[in-house]
Amino acid sequence: MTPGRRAGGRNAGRPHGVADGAPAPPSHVAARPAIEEGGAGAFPAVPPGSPYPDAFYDRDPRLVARELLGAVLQCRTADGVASGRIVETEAYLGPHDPACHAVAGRTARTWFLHGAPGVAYVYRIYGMHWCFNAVTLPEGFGSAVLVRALEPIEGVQLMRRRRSVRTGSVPADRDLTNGPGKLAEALGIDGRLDGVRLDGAPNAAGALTLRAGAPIADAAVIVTPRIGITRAAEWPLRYLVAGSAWVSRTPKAFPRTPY
DNA sequence: TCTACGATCCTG
DNA sequence: AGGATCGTAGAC
Repeated sequence: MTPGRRAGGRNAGRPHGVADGAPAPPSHVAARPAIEEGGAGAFPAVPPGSPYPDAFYDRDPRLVARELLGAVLQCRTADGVASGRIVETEAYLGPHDPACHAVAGRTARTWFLHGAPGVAYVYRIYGMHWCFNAVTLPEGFGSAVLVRALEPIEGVQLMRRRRSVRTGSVPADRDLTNGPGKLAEALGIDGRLDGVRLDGAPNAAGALTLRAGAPIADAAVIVTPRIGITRAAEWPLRYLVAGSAWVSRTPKAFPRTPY
């Protein structure tokens, strides 16, 4: 971080592209939407093993992020099949969320972030890693859920092979998928899968399927701030399965709150 | 055109 | 704690 350089500028505290005079983003959001924000009522249960219907994703990304805990993400490519149970997610709320890529408007890069719900938004970060998101809310509104960690299920050998390419040695199993760049690499997710549907419909590079798993009780969900961001850094929008050995590291200073 | 900066990972 | 590594967006 570069607090010294950021602190004094005219647009200090604002995302790029948000001009002086624009409405300030809310100083705080809750980990789940209020009733008047659409937080009331449960989504009809999806049978474990079934892909989610599009309507599941056409909701507040906080709800989708929390409910995707326990879901199983599977990727099929020419190299094989790999999958894992989701144990960590983050919600990116939309153009009013300073940490969300939607702040820059709809561009070539963020095209599918702003697209229909139930589709993958896969973007490159730091010039070298890919991150996988499930797009939420309707066409034209840029919001999504970042998947940050998985418990490996299928294709562990394939994951070890893919992940060892970078370093030359096979990482411990817990290091295969405990971070957004790691799980993308382990599953074989890259930019060729940007925009693919999450119900298993394939494109030329492969297919992604997101299926319901055993539900995770509210009491087993922990909330913290999001990792690695500098704007809206305190918003409690990271969701973890309590006690899972497969989540990424939480910084010591981060508050952990119950869902 | 030029430049700054990441929703990260790995090694020391 | 610092380097790798490059596409994107905004500034000029």
